[in-house]
Amino acid sequence: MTLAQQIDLSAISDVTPEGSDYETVRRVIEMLTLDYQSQPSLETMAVRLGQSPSQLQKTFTRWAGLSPKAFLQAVTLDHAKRLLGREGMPLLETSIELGLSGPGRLHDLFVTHEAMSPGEWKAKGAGLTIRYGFFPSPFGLALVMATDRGLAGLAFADPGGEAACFDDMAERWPAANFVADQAATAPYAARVFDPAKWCGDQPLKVVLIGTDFQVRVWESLLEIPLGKAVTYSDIAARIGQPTASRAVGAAVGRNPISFVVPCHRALGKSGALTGYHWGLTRKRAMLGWEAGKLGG
DNA sequence: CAGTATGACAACA
DNA sequence: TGTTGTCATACTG
Repeated sequence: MTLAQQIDLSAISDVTPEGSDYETVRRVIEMLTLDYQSQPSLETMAVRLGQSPSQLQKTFTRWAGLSPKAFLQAVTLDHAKRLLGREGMPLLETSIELGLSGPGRLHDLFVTHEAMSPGEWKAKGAGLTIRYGFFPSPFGLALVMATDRGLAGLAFADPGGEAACFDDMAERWPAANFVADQAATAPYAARVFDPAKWCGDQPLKVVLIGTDFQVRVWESLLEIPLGKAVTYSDIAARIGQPTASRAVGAAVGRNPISFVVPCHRALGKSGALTGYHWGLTRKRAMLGWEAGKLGG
């Protein structure tokens, strides 16, 4: 059975305005960052997209809560360095000491997490049933995967890339049993992408499936608050292996629950956005979108 | 063993 | 100042 047969793509519509906006927004961000030197005007970009400038402005603002110009401001190197916080590595330390996290309060979502036992990980997901579904999101089509213990995977597909996206995720747990199930996964999608539903009554349960080292890195990521960022070496220090920044990068890159585990808030020491599994443009989009949600 | 979403440093323009 | 290349490093599959 092919993926297209498993998934009823026709059942997916861009029901949220933000969901249908992303493709436009993505191209704007691409233009802005590709020729950041020439700084294309709103009008120039609108022409290239075949829209009117005012229409484009409206679309972008609805999506980000920020005008394109303000958005660009929010993802500059300069701003990124501010997100990184001042001296040394206080960010990860303080967020814990303030009682913001601990086992209950992690991330901006009310997240509780559990890790798979080493045995379960070694089995490559054997005996595990993973339900999945595709949903529109502010960052394009999102693939949600969940076990009965909680959210296990979140990925993004470019238009037409649904199958590749699914494969990318599925091969992480090759022995698992995958079941298409829009109904079971929909609540996760609804919750995760609506900031109004964050910090809610019920904690969002996530299941971290990975090696010991990876899980430790992902737990560190969960402690980064909204609107903040850390460097790969910060994380390395945090898990007690200050020289393992590069290995941290590799582990961050394998994060299966993107966005929820905020891997987009890991930056290079210079503040540069160094990489993102689902595309640098999307990482930029997430950081700018969050800047908009911050009240800016 | 090879690959990596790093980081530090040197050598440029 | 900003960009580019090189190299050491630690952990994964």
